[in-house]
Amino acid sequence: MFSVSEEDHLKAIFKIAEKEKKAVSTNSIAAYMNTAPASVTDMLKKLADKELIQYQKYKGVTLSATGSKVAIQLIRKHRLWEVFLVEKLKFSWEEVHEIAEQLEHIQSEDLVLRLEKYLEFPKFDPHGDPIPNMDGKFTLRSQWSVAELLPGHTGIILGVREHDKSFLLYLNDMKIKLGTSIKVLQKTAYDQSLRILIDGRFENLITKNVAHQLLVKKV
Amino acid sequence: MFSVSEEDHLKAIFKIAEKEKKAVSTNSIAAYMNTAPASVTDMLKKLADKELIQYQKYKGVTLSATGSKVAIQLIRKHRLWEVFLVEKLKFSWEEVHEIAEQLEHIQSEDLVLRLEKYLEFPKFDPHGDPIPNMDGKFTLRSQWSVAELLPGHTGIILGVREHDKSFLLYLNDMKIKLGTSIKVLQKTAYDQSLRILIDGRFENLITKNVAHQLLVKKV
DNA sequence: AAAAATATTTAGACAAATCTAAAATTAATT
DNA sequence: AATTAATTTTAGATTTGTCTAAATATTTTT
Ligand SMILES: [Mn+2]
Ligand SMILES: [Mn+2]
Ligand SMILES: [Mn+2]
Ligand SMILES: [Mn+2]
Repeated sequence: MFSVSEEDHLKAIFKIAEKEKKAVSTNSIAAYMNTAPASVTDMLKKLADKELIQYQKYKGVTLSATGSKVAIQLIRKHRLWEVFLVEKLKFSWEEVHEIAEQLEHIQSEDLVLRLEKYLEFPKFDPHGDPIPNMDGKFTLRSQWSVAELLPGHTGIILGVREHDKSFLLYLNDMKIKLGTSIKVLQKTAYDQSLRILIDGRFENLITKNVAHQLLVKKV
Repeated sequence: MFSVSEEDHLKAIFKIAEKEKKAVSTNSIAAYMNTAPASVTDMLKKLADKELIQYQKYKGVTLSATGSKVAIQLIRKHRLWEVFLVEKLKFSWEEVHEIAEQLEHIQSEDLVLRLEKYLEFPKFDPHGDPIPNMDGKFTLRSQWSVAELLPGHTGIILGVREHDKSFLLYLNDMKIKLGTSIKVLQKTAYDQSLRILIDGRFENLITKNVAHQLLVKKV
């Protein structure tokens, strides 16, 4: 139906639009995709012709209903494959993104449905990101970042905002993974770094930024 | 490393060479791949430049050691994914080829190894074709076609030569699958069609050609 | 061994996806 | 409101993989 590049562009637009409510700029897409802005412009014209986006020269783009659907289905496939790689093939959470980046483009409706069933309809991926259902609906849940927890309070890790491999490896070193409990012992007034207790066993110091990337449910 | 098209051409050459011992012709590749002979010639030049094949104009091609390795690894991945699709996702054997045709191109050495382990090192795919191991070695076993069985003798289905979807659906209708027992009741002298007994329960008439496609071990 | 048929390659074209450099537009700063 | 800076688009190329039509080589038939 759509090429790998078309799908990847739609996904990029969707993900950028998720964070900033306004129309998505050419440069932001180029930065996200690691390509030249001129290449993005070419692709935007094509996507606009196919009515997957609304596009006005110099004004940025927004996804059409169809474009949004394609992007969400791609994200759905990506996250289901990540669950497969971690749950079944025992990959670690920092290893799966690149492989899922390829697997998400495999074309077969039936495959996605059977995979989802086989995985017992997971609602979140190995990074804690919600997996849209067949109709594109995401499961919502209330979550806070560790930066928002008050000293003395505890949270259980639900997910991470940052997906960078080096960040995930850093968390591995600290024995932080999904389900880990994090108790905030102390916040430094100066730079908001935090002393935390990990699973009631290991104490560690993390920066404000790291705390911001860690998503928890309060307990 | 290599493009999807390069990989598919190498696989085509390997499969054609398997049947006929001589150098593989441009036209046979074009027929196998459903492309124009001129397109094949272009690709052959590229594969020869990369030293994946030996190629002399008008004389056909043979795979180099490297080319052969790439082809075999592709076949390995294809067949492992087919096992996954049938064993884990419960696809039927006639549904998996097209999907595996895509999955075989996913790039990750680790993925193949983990998949193979997860599937518990299968030696044959859902059509009874051998799965090469990491080093490219195929498991051999003695097998006969049903056409070679004498009346009164019985075989257990090990695989099929023909992979066409309509052929596999025809076998489904006759309740023939891997492991099914086939007893030859009678051979017609005129056209060598056979009356067979399937799993000791169903009698059916099959043509000489169909019998030739069915591979069994003698019991 | 010619002639005819078949197979293969070359020539020239095209679509997709990318790039760099230059031009045009929009946004920010003085 | 000018000027400057930043963003975006256009123009023109390049690579990859494909095609058709014509030319060439090989094989088969007479
Ligand atoms: Mn992708
Ligand atoms: Mn993820
Ligand atoms: Mn393929
Ligand atoms: Mn198979």
